[in-house]
Amino acid sequence: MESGRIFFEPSCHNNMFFLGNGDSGFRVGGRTVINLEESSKRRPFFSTAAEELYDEEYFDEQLPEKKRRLTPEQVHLLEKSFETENKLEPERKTQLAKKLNLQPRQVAVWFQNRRARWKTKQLERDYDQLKSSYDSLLSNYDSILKENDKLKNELLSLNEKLQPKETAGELGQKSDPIAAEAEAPPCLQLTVKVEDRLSTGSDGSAVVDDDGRQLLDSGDSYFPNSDYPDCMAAVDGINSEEDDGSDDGRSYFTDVFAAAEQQEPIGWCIWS
DNA sequence: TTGTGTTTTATTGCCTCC
DNA sequence: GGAGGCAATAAAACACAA
Repeated sequence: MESGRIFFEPSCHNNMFFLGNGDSGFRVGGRTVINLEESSKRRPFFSTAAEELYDEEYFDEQLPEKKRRLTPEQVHLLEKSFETENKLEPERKTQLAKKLNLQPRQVAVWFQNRRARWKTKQLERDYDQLKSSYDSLLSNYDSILKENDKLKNELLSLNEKLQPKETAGELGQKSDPIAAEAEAPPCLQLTVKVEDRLSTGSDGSAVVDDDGRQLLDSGDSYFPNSDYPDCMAAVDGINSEEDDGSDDGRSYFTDVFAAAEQQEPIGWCIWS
């Protein structure tokens, strides 16, 4: 640390100070330390015409800065920049800061917060999409189950007609859903298992992968690929876009079910 | 006007990568 | 070890109903 200068460490928001035009603040152990000489003569990050007089007054008195919002123009430009690339390399940060008359640190913070907002929205969308896919699969499964029951009953009555004196008890046993389930061919058992897995959420809750790494940058799904190998195909038309249209179309969860739904049913079959 | 909920800006501490 | 990323959080600014 340079000697002969007073440094401020803004430990709370009541003691906010301005950074210089460059990155005059620096971080020590995760904290930003700011040169007072620089901070005391800085203009506000921005000010509206209405605020101008107020700004002048309290700047002269070097009152602690208040938090203020970026102008719509600044936000617009930042959004556009975020749209092209949601990570901010140092050069672009400096350029943007100059262009917007902001501190590089502010630009960096804005991108950071913007990424966080994007991620939140993305998770919401992914959840909605998973839920609707699950609901759709579930109703599909239910209707197939009903259809299966209906066909079984049909078969039963046909058998009875063919062999009126044959032991109705034997066939009756088979119409027992639990017994039938146990005797179900592997193809149907598999479908039951699939649904079970999806509904427990123990495997599918992987919002974060095993080592807790963020997957924002890679565009990978948080869904464990090994668990759902058939469900990981990229699906066109997933709207990963945030309301403002600044998204890059990547999803935290690949649309697990959309792909599955497009495939042939997993060996649906009727047995007697 | 005021209470309350939401959004935005910024800080802090920890973690990973080089 | 420094730089930069993220999660968690604080607090100001804003929106809005009562």
